[in-house]
Amino acid sequence: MPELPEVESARRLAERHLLEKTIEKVHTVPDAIVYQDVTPARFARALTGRKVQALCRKGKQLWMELDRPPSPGFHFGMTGSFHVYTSPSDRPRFWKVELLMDDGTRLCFRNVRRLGRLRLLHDPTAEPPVSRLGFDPLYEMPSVAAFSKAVRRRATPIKALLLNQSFAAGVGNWIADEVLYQARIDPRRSCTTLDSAELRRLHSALGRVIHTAVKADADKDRFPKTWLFHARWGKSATHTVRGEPIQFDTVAGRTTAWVPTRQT
DNA sequence: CTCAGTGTTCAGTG
DNA sequence: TCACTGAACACTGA
Repeated sequence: MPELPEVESARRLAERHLLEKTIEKVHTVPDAIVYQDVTPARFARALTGRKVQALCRKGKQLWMELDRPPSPGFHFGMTGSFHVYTSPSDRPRFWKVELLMDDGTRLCFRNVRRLGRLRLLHDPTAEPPVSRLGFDPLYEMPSVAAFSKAVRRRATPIKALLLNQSFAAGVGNWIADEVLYQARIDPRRSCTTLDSAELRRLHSALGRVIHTAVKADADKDRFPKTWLFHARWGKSATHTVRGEPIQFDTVAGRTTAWVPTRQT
C-alpha cells in the first residue's frame, strides 16, 4: 500500500482517532526485525501514559509527537498499515503494536511482510531516517527552476531519481511510472538529457499526481479514469491505455509500466 | 512450486 | 567521498 498518499491517509486516520488522547496501554508482539534498535518493551514503556500532540509525516516516514520525547516512528515498508477499532477481537493478523487510548479507541500497526520498521526518535526531523529525505512533494514542492537544476545535475535514469528518497521523498514505483507517463517521458532517459519543456512537464505531473492521489485519500477507485494506474494491474488491467500498448521493463531495478508510443 | 512485489539498505564499483 | 547499481531482506498470494 504505502507510497506518500497512503501514508498521508494513515496519518490522517491516526490524527482523527488519537489526537489529544492519552495512551493508556501498549500491546506488542516480539519481532526483532520490525522493531529497529528498540525492544518491544522499551517501545511500550516510552509510549505508555503519554498524550498524543501531533501526527507528522515526511515522505513515507510517519511519527507521533507526544507530550514527552522520544517519538514513535513508523515506516510501512511494502505491506504496513494502521487499523482503528474498539474491540480487541477486531485486531487483524500480523499486528506488531497496538495502542489503547483512554477513550477505548485502539490503533494498531500491521505489517505482513516485515519490511516495515518501528523506532524511537529523539529528534525526529534532525536524525535518520527523516533527516536523509529530500523534499516532500505534497508540502515542499520546489519551484520549476530549482527542480530543473536539481534534476539536470544527476547522472542516473529519471525513474531511478524519482525513486530516490533523498531527492523526492514519498515517490514509489507506481507514482514514478504515473508521473513519467503523464509527463510523456521515457523512464530510461538520463536526467542530463531532459530539456526545459520536459522538466516543466515532469514538475507539473509530479505535483498533480501526488496532490490528486492525496485528495482522493489514496482510494484507487477515486483516481482519475485516465491514469495509467488502472490499466497496469488487477482484474481490470487491460495493458493498454487510450488504445496504446503498455510495455513492461525493468528500470532502476523495478518493474516499470510505460507506453513507448507516448513516452519518448 | 516458483516468483513477483506499492520499499529500503548496504556492499561493491567507478 | 560521492553517486550509483543490484542483491538481499521477508513473506504472501497468484
